[in-house]
Amino acid sequence: MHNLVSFLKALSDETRLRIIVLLASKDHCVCELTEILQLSQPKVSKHLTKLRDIGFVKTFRQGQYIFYQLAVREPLILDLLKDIIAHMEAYPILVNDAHRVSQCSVAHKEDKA
Amino acid sequence: MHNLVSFLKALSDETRLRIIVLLASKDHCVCELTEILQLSQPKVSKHLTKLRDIGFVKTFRQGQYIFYQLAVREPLILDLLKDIIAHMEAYPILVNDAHRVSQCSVAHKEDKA
DNA sequence: CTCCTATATACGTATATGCGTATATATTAT
DNA sequence: ATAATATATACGCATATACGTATATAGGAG
Repeated sequence: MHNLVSFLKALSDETRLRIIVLLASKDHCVCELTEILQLSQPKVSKHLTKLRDIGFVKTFRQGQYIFYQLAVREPLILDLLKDIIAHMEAYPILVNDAHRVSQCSVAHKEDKA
Repeated sequence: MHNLVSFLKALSDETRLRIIVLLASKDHCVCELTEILQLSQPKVSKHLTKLRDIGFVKTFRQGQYIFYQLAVREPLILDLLKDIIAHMEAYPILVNDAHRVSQCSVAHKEDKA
């Protein structure tokens, strides 16, 4: 129950909700998220730290970048995420974020195809 | 988006989550909720006021009692509620609350069958 | 009208949250 | 080693949240 409440609290902030929706499609590093969300780097970083503290995401390093990845296992939370994605079109901010993913200027090594 | 975040915030408190799950089955008055949840009356009342302020529930009077009723319309939130109910067994507190509903001692007029 | 019950609210307080600015840390590039 | 970039964190501040206790309000019962 405590976990459930923590996860719901994590979802109940616009910045974190946007981050979580982005991470639901693919892992992102901090600077990508900062660019996509158009928010200050410390702001993004602090929300990511909060998400990691409660176990909602985990991180791995790839070169100079720290990637964040969803790490939720609670079946209920996974279902809630599915619903949010399924209803995304109803929330323009989330749709815009998704569009900005493809325009993101961050170039990682493996992107130099 | 603002509504979505408000509703998620409403769900992200244990007391309110318990209330909402109870109201998802049927309308309840404040004293029933107080007894079922085993919490102080002002505490329950304040959370209910908060839920009403954001439009998550609405109220109607029946004799001396004020009944609270779910009032959410957002399709996403309705789906989230369905999922929470569907996964209820994973959260003993919610299951216990549901059990206590049947033992609730509050007698309304129409209960005198 | 008076009493009782149901509900809401006010007040004080402790804690949490979110944010901006500045700075620290770590890794890569030169 | 130095510079540049990516990320995290510290600090201060303003606001929000949750709670307990006490009290106010409103309707029903006598």
